[in-house]
Amino acid sequence: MPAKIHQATIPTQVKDPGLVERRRRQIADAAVQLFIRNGFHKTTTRQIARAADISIGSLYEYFHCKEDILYLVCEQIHSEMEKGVAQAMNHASGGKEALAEVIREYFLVCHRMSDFILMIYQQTQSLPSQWQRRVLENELRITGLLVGVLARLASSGELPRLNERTIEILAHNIVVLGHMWTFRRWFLAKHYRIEDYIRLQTAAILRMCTAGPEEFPAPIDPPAAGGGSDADSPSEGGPREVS
Amino acid sequence: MPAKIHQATIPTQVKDPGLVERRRRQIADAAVQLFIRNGFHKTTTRQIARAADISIGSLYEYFHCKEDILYLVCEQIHSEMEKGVAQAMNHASGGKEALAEVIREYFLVCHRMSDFILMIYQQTQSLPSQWQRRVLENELRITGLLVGVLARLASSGELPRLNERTIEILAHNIVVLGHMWTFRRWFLAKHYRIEDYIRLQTAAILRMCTAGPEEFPAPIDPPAAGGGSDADSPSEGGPREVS
DNA sequence: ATTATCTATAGATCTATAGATAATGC
DNA sequence: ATTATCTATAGATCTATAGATAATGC
Repeated sequence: MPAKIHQATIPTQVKDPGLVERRRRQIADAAVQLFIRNGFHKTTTRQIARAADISIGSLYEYFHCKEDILYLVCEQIHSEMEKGVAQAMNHASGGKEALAEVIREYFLVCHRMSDFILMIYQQTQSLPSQWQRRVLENELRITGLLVGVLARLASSGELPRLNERTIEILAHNIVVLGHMWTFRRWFLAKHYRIEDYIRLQTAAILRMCTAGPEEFPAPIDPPAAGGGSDADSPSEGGPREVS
Repeated sequence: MPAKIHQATIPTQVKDPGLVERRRRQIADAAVQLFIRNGFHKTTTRQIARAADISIGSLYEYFHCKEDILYLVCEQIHSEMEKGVAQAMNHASGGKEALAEVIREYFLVCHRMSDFILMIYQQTQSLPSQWQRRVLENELRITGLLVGVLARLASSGELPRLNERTIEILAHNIVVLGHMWTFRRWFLAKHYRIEDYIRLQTAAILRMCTAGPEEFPAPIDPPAAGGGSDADSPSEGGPREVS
């Protein structure tokens, strides 16, 4: 529960932890709707308080500043996303269609969370940079789940042998093509139903992951990046620091 | 020159059109840097005026309001993008490698315009909705260039026969995977050089567009939508309006 | 005279807190 | 007595404009 863990890190004047969690959720639930509709900056703390049905004074007992609210909102969204994606991976019943099913379930999560995902794209930049980093880590963790799926399928032979960097990029691609439904929705939803979108994208992604073996030349990469292994874990040959 | 066309639509008190264009560019150039660094809402009109080296009073002779500045900035970015993408398509020397070259050139444009593209993703929502729509149209126009490329290659036999909806989705995918370099740069640039990224993504995209023929089942779609071919072209069974 | 630019500020917010009040538990 | 909540507002902005000044062209 990353959201819970973080709860502790936002300071509060209120002693009762259960109350703190309840009120914070109440506030966050009200805030996220306003952020989605009007954006973070055009939403005032008073509006949030009113929508959450508490006074502005009380609000500030539970959050130190407006940005704290946005951060908790982001944490809750990512927590929900991660739950959904993890479930998607269980639903997938293995076998030849495993990847197709994972994609389908993942895209349905994106569809369901559409407004929230879009909000994260738009508002993350309004967070203090320290929290921006945490939100991005969440994003990466979710991508990691997809990396896991692809790696498993590749090693079990249900996908061609893919080198690690290819797997990583493909996972990012799948994640982002799911997000695309949220941030190009103004166009896509006019012309496609979600089921159409999933069908077309599943076909495209499967091709992207499963073309004939000659399409995946032996790993050209590992130029063994000479020693330094930092927290950033260049766990393979390839990764390279760029300022 | 969409930017120029629009120039006319932003009202101004100043008579000399040449001066208007010069000053507006001067202001927009200063503003975009601030928007990239601090976001639209955290940037004040005074900061913009100072950075553009004019007084706050003068600034408001050239723009009716702060949002106008953001809009002009967006127009200029998209105009530059479109120019770059159009060039990318000329560079591509036809033949078997044509698509790979287009992708490469397009991705290099994304790399060069990285900060600007990201800014559009983050700040479009701050525009009045009428101008939001125009920015999204620009986005669609650029995607349309890619649709054109794919359609040409598919009909000339350099790509398999793809039905229209598949082409459309593939074009969106290419556009968005270029953008991905900008909005996941915080991760990607730590582990990949742009050349690595282009190489991996080109391979993935080519697979996505060119898998064996059995991967593109005969157009399930064309239930011959009774002649009518509109701009929105629900040319097949599927598309459907969603509020 | 007309056009462009500047300074100074009105007017309208908005965040965050101080200090008063109500509710709870001993 | 302690904890939670509220009202009222200090203090700090920020956008956009009014009215004064400088520059330009006839």
